[in-house]
Amino acid sequence: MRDITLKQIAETLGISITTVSKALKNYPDVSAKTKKAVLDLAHSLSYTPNSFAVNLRTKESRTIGLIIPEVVHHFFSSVINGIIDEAEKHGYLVIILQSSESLELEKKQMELLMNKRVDGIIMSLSNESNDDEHIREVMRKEIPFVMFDKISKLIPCSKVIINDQKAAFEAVSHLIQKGCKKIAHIRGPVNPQNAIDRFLGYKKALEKNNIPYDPKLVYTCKNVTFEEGRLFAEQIAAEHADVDGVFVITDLVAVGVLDYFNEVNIKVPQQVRVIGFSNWFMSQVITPKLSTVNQPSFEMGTAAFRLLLEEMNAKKDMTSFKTRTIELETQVIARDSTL
Amino acid sequence: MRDITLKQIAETLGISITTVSKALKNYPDVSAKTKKAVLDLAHSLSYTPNSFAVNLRTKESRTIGLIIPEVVHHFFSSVINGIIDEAEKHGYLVIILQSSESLELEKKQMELLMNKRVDGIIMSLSNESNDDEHIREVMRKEIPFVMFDKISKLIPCSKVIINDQKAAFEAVSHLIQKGCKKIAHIRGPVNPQNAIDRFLGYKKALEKNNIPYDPKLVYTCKNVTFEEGRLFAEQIAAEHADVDGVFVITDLVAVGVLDYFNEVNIKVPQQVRVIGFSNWFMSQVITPKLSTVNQPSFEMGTAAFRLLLEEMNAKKDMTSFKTRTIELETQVIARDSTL
DNA sequence: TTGTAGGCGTTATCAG
DNA sequence: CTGATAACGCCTACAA
Repeated sequence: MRDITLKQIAETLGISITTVSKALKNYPDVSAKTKKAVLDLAHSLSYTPNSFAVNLRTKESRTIGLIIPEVVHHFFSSVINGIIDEAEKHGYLVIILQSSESLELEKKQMELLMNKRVDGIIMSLSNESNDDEHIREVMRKEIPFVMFDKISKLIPCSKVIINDQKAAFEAVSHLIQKGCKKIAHIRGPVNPQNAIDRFLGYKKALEKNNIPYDPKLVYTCKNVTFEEGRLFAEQIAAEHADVDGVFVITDLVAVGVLDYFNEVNIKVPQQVRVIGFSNWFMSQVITPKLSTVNQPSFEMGTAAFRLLLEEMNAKKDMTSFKTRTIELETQVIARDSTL
Repeated sequence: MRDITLKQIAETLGISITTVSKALKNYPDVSAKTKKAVLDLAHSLSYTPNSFAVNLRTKESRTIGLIIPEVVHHFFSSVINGIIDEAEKHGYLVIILQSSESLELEKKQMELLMNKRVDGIIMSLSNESNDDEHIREVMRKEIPFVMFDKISKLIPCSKVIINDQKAAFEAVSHLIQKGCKKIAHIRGPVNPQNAIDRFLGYKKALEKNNIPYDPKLVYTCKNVTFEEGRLFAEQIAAEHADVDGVFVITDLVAVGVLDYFNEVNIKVPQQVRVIGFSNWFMSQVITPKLSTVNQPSFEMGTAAFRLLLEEMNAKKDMTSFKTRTIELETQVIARDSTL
């Protein structure tokens, strides 16, 4: 059975394609009678417009692209959830691509999406990204574009972020309030803005509380993994046994830290307090329950899509559009690891 | 700057659109000279074919749809990862939709994908799905279609599964080997085939070991959540204090069980052993580390895409295609919760 | 109120 | 080897 087309409907009804098209799109200049006939037939044949043809005519696909570092990741999958949900509400579908934290792949994925002619792109930079050229290309082509989480400050596009510096400041202040005097930081890779900002927040909190900043207490993740957490925990225990607080770039790594401390029987929070970042589900079920900073991931997704939608609509209507940055709130969540 | 088209290239070169098209597609019947000229110009203008037009002509979009119950889910996000990766290798993009375990949404999502005219669809049924009509519709339209994990035995399509009954049998046998005599089962909802099969595997293992089956020891999840795990653990402790083993439908719920047992100081594995299913990352970092059944999620994704690709290719070439079912291996992973 | 005609950009057929 | 022509299915001025 071939697909139903306007032409077939027109022929069986003995009218023109134009009229059928108009009737289906509820144009005012179709008689009630023919309109009904068309709608009835279309319905009984379960006609659906050929989206390929519609795309070609209207030059839009009602599809957006999303590029993220990893899908198997509590934070990112929650953002995906938000984006897909919001997109669907507005009649958009979402194509997802992973950069796997590689700049090269990220560029390739952008190209795939542009060739696919998606109506817009949402992305979070890979950790490797220190080069803007591929993104500037998107801007040049005037493809609606929104960044979230790991952004580039230099790109003039809409963004959805949290105040990483402030959030980190609050996390470290929390440790200090609980009595920590010597606080290590396991930070993220060198490139991402949010790793930099969290590091700065850490420094500021120390400063504010007259705790000397010691660069030796800062450990830099390369891959941001559970294993790195274990490794750095081991180093901290070996090199700085008197560290009594650790602020970790993200929960996954913090869980690695806890895992190592548990293994060698270093008591958390008695000997050392640990706080993570992002509030992964896992954090509330491990022992001890991990304190962390809550980051509204689902809302980041919905906000990112809404910003993109504004821009896509502005483009369609040829109205002007000013980029915006939405900053979402975070909260320190105190649990057993910082009691 | 408007998009480059074949027409523009043809005009600037003073040749016909046809020739340009052929040159770009490496047809044999174009002179080396013109071919070079075309390729050079196309490249310098960074021409990319308009995929909308290509779609319309070729009637394929090189896009597939994926419907899963939830994105924020360790197992499903790993499958997504496998599918996206494999699809990309073969030049396909993936649109992801969530059914949120609702039959109604699942139907809607199928329709969205069919209207979008994706080249194929991969899906895992929602827990609510007890009705096949929307899926038969896909089959009727001869849209390449593959199911994985939560499948319907009645639908004649390609499938990627594990042997849930056997895997559950092995998990429960493991508990028995470790000395459990009275084993409870927290099972999945009533509809999904895999919940049924795991339950059957549980029963068989009891039978084989001459342990009487007691339906009172079977608890049925509705939403398959952490909270349900806690709740059923509480019920088990209250109603059947002598239960010494629990086989749980999936790790997330099993973690809830452990959380409750930890809270009320019921010792795992000394008083009661617990084994989960699916090998979520979380399972290896909680206390005690959770024994479970490993399920090759990434491979399920790649296998599912490959099956779909076979079917899509067969459809294109009009060659016959016979559906296949791929069964992947599972392994019991013994950890501290069943020591 | 209805229909004609042209075009979106590409591909395929067939004639020169 | 090259090109004219006709689709693919839909939309939309513009006529009638």
